[in-house]
Amino acid sequence: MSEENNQYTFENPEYRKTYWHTCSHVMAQAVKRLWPEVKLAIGPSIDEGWYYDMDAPFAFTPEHLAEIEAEMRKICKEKLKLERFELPRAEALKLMADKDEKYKVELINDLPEGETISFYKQGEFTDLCAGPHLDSTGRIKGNAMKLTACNAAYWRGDSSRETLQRIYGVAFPKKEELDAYLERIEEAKRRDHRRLGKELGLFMLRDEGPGFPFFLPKGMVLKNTLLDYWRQIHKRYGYVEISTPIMLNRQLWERSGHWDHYKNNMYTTVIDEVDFAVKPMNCPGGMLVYASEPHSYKELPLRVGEIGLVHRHELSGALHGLFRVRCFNQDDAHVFMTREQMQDVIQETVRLFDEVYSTFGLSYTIELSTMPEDHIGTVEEWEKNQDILKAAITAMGKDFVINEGDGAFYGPKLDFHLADSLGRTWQCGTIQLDSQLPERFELEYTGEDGAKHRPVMIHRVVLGSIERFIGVITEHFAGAFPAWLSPVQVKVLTITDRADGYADELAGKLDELGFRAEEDKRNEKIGKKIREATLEKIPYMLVVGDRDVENKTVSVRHRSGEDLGAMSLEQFAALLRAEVDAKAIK
RNA sequence: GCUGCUGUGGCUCAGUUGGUAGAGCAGCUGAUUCGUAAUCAGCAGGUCGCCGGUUCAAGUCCGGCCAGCAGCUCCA
Repeated sequence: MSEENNQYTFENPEYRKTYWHTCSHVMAQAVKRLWPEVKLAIGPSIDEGWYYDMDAPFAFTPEHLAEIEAEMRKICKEKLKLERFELPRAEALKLMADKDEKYKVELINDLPEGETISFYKQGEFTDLCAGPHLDSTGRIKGNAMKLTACNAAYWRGDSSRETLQRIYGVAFPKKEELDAYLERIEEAKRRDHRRLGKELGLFMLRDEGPGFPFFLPKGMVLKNTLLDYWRQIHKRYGYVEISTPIMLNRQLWERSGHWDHYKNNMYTTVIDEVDFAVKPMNCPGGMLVYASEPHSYKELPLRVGEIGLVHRHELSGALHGLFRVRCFNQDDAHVFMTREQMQDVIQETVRLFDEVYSTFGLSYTIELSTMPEDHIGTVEEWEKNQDILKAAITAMGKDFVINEGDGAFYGPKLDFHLADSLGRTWQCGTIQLDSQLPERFELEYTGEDGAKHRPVMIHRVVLGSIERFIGVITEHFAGAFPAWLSPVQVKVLTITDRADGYADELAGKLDELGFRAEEDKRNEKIGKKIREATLEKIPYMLVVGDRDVENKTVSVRHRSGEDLGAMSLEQFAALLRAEVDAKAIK
């Protein structure tokens, strides 16, 4: 490989993967040199770097990682050639069995008959691997490489099998790129919504209710503002809103299929000797509402929204701030329609999603999840529905990737993965096509022909979970919410107590104008008040002193540090009004 | 749930080889009235996650439980 040829740069994703994959071999070699008793499992490259799963008789610590890194640098300096060779199955098995690599033996045994079995050898180290690889360990820049973490992982991702240790690493062609990467990780930590949520007084979590978040006054303003927006846009798209009970009896859940397919995640109780379950999803309640009265084809598509409070028993280890909780609000909706309307409804829904996501400056990618092993309905039905989803988004010129076997048990779905300002992705929105529940609940509408027909439906959420979405935008905006969303939009800061009366007057007027304003009349220096309001990430500070009282002005400062100078309250209010109405991000 | 780690006043953290707890910020009180990122002083605040064990003595050692963190698995 020649360095001059630019196919060998990190710009080329194939080369990047090859580079990281070779790094994983170097890491495995280093570990085997240090602790020959460690057994190797698999070590692929990933989106950012690589990992290697290993079975060691002791737990790796950060100190071990430093030792491994040092050994890896030596291996890079040794400039070992990587040589590929192939073996027939029996010899391949013998080679790995002789080295007592039981996981490799299992891998070889699972390779389909006739598959080429290849190995890569560098110095004393040989690993089962399909490749490709760099030609020499000397290609790897030792000082631009870092082992970032060691953690547990199941052998073959199966929780019933051995727990292995996974060591993660990342490497770049230049030290500066590694530093930039590490800086990005630090920035993500600074933006962690758990930390910001506490600092900004948005929400809290307590031992008394693991996974059940408490919303604090400021978080509640944020949540309600978000919901106001949601209601407004859904009204425009022709939705009506309902609310269904959070607890319903067992019979209903058996009918919907949840009792059989989702029971592990449901909280159940007994009331008057009857089993009840707290709803993990809103659909069955929505079915009852639809079925409560006769419908005409003229009503379809019927768009029924519900901000539904659902509870799901998630594994304790899966809980994570607001991203993964046991109790959350879904901005749910069920759209009932005729088969002919399916494609239009899906496209209309995607347009609604586009509008919402762009409001927050979030881009997205779409995944199409297909039939899972545990499902209801026929394969034909599934395929037909999957094709409709595909056709709808393809016609809109949107790309998607297929997520095989990841659909809901009742139907295929389109998942919307949002990318935040740091490029991390979060699954929020989803559109799930369902012809099973209408069947199970025997939903009907009267057609033009006067006969009864079965409608089909979609389940869809835009924000996903209000809680998760708040977590996502908290990190996306680093806590500095756009003015329209900020729990506090303006803070009036007095310079001396001579401005107290004027400040009250200003705060009162702002309140009358419908803005969320606070005052800081403490006997503190203006520098301190500005510092604190800035840390609270309040969009606008109105500094008022003798001069402003005299001239009937406010001295406006933005949280970014920008000084907008003195102006009348009316001028400021017009400026803020425009920013709020435009839902501007600044 | 699994593997590893962590758990000290509201917050962020110190607490050496076990000898009965400290700092900064926040809070309260007082002084200061000072125009764009921290004014000064004083006061108060903790049965060191919970339960049990070892010991003359445990925040510090051991065990169990609870919660959190990093992953795995799962998912909105």
